[in-house]
Amino acid sequence: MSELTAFFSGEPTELIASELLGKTLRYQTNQGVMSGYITEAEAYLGQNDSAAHAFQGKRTPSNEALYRDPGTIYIYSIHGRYMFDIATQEAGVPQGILVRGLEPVEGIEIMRQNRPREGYELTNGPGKLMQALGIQDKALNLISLDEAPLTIQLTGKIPAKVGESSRIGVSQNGNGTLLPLRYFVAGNPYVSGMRKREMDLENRGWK
DNA sequence: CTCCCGATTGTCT
DNA sequence: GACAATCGGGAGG
Repeated sequence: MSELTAFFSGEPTELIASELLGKTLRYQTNQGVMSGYITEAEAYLGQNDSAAHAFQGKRTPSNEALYRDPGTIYIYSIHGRYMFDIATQEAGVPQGILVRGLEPVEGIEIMRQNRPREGYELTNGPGKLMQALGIQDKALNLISLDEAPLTIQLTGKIPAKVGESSRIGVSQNGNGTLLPLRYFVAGNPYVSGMRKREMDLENRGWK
């Protein structure tokens, strides 16, 4: 079992989601390398979670990746934007984590070409970070992070404080939808909806 | 092939 | 903080 496979299984998905904060997302393209620290993530807990795509065991060609091995990339689109998820837990257990924020480290100029916005507007949202990376299709869907040009390195930063909240865009009436399954680096500007006065512009929420 | 709609974003108040 | 735009894709016939 690879290091990533082990990381994305073996403990509850919500714990994995919080531990994902500060890890490095890295994407190798023919434009160059882009990377950044994950600042925000949400856990989706499969068949018992009414907000999850696999609620009640729903399984279709589009959400197939959730049922695959831990570390499988799950890309889907909504509102005409692309989202990046990672399957967690052993094959057959359709849980996953949605990556919602990224603090750019390498390849910022490439990102700005893909998405011409200034500062934290570049990657402070799930659709925004995908646009910045230049991922506008599902070519990487169903591929393992171990084999894709898009991968995660288990090195990076440690959050000084992890914030929690209910998940964004999830209607608040259903099984599990009230749970605080969204995790973010408190004070980091590259977190969706972070208010200006709550931003820690000096350390950006890292230790 | 049609009908439907959302794990969003940006813009305006 | 509210709301409309928008669009691809997915589910089902």
